[in-house]
Amino acid sequence: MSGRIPLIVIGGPTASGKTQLAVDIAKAIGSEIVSADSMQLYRGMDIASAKPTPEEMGGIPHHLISRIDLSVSFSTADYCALAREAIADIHARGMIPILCGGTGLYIRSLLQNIQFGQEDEHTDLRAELGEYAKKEGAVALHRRLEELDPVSAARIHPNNIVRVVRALEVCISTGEPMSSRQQEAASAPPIYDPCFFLLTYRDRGILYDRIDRRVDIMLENGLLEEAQATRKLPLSNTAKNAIGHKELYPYLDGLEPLEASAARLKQATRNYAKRQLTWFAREESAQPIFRDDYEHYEYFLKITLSRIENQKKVWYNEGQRVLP
RNA sequence: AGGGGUAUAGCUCAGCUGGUAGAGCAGCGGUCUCCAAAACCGCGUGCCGAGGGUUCGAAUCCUUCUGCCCCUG
Repeated sequence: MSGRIPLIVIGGPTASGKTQLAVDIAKAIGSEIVSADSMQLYRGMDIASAKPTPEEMGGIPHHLISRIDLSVSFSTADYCALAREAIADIHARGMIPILCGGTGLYIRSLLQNIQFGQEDEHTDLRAELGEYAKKEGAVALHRRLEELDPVSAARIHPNNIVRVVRALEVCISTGEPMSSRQQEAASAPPIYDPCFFLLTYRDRGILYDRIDRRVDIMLENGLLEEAQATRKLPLSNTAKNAIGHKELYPYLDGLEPLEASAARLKQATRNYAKRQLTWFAREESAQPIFRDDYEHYEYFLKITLSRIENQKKVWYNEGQRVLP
C-alpha cells in the first residue's frame, strides 16, 4: 500500500556487524540511522553496549542512542513512541530511514504498529505480586492470573513468574485482562513498508568467536573502568539487565580472577546471541543475509546495496501507480 | 624409584553393599505484544582410560598397563 513509509531494517544477533553495515548503507543511499537497541539508549554503558564510536558513525546521524539516564526505566511502549517520531522526521526530510538493532521485540512492535497503553510501572504492585509468588509459589500466582485473565494464563508458563506478574499487573491496574488489551493493540495497520535484513552467519562458531574477541577488545578499551563507574549507581530495571557490567563485578570485588569474570561475560553474550537468533528466525518478512557467504566485506556490501536498489524500484513503482 | 589417590558426557562431578549410567554448566531446539541484553520451556550428546579375570550379570570386585595428581626420596 502507498502511504506507508519505506524503511530499511537491519536486525540480527549481537556482534554480527550490524553497525558497520547500517553506516555503510546510510552513506550509500544518503540517510540516517535509528537504533533499535534497548541498551544503547542509555548513557553510561557505551563500551558494554557496543555503541558505535564517532569514528564508526562516520558522520552519519544516529538516533535513539544515549538518550536516557541509567536510573530511568524504559519500556517497549516508550521505545515505539520515540522511534516513530525519529523515523517520521527522517522520512519528512526526504530520506529512507534505516532502523538497526538487536532488540527484536522493539523491531517487531514497531513494524506491527502495536498500540500500547500509556501507563507507568506499578513498582509496589509488582513487588507485592513477586512477594506472593515467593511465599505461595509460582503455581498459586498463576492461579490468580487464571481467574483474572484465562487467555493470558494459558499462554504463560506458570514458572515464568516475571511474565505472570506483568500480566497480573496489567489486569489489576487497568481492570481489564491483558489479553483483550493486546488484541486491541494489534488492530492498527502497519505504517511502515520495511525492507528487512537479518544479518547473520551460517557458521555459528564464527559468530561466537567474534563475540569472544569483542569482549577482549572491550576490556582493552576500558570496560572495567566503565563497570566500576556504574557499580554504585542506582540502575533501572531495564539498565540493570545489561550484559557487560554485572558480569565483571565479582572481579572488581576481588572475588575471582579477571579471566573468570571475562569468561562469564563471553558466555552470557553468546547465550544472548542464541536467543536473538531464535527470535529473528521467526520474523518472516526478514530476509537473511549471511556474512560468511562472502570473503570480502566490500562484496557483501555491494550485494546488499543492490538488493536495496531493487527494493527502491518496488517502493518507487508503487508510488507511481498511486499517482493518477 | 617407592607409597597413596584418581580416570564416567564438551567441562565439573554423582553413581551406597554388582543389575550396561545422571546432575549442573556448555551445546542444540523452542516460547515471547507492555521489564526483552529479561524471563521461561524442551532435548543427554557416553567404547564408564585400555587389556585380562571373577560372575548369570561389572562403571562398580580382582589384576596388568597407560595417563594425571599427591606424598616420600
